[in-house]
Amino acid sequence: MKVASWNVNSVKARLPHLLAFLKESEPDVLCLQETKCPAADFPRLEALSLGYHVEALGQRAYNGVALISKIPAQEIVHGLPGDDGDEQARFLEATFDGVRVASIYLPNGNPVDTDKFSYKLAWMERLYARAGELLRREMPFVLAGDYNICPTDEDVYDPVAFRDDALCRIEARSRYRALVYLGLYDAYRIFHREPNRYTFWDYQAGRWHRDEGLRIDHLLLSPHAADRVVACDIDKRPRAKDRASDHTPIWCEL
DNA sequence: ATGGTAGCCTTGCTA
Repeated sequence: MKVASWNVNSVKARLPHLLAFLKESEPDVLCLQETKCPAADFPRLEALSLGYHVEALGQRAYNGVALISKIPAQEIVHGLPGDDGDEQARFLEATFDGVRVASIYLPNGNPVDTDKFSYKLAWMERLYARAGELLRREMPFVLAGDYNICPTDEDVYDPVAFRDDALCRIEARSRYRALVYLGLYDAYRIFHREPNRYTFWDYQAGRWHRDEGLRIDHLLLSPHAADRVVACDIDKRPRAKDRASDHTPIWCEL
């Protein structure tokens, strides 16, 4: 089972690139983030024409997540449990052929001296609780998405410049580590040890052409999923296209 | 020191 994750930065703006990725890479489950449209407006007919099912959770203009899959999603959870008052569309979880998969759009958290940062940290506490809940089920799972976390300085093109950014701050990194230390595995790091491998390059200042990016999109595997993983990589091809998202897909094969 | 880009819609906000 191939599971991929991609922050598309508007599913409507990225529809041609999305359809090309589905055709060329044929993921069994594709987790999308930043779809930026209500579920009713998601271009599902285009995905259906390629044989894919669509589950979407969205809102106008911001956020939005989706699960695009060859087989239908089962036991769908809309939204991250733990705060019924949270209206932001950032979490969608379902089962596919015995594997639980979540599409995660973790809050960015900048600027750090605002409630955006405290919201990020509180959201991470809820994700920690959810991961613990899933671990107790003894079922393989993949938490896939845009975590807006650079786990270490090796995941940032300029660690000094980003030292006080919400993506690198110690409070965010320590919560990410706590999540991993529950017993999860960063799929990319099972197969790749090299520093400075990225999934995001800012649109500004020629970051893509200079290969100045961040590794913030992650596939966290449960022990049962890690037992089965045979490959993981970042697919840089979509980022090189015209009118690309600022993120590129990451995938793993179970 | 500033502005640089992209996508949404609110000609500002989020990233």
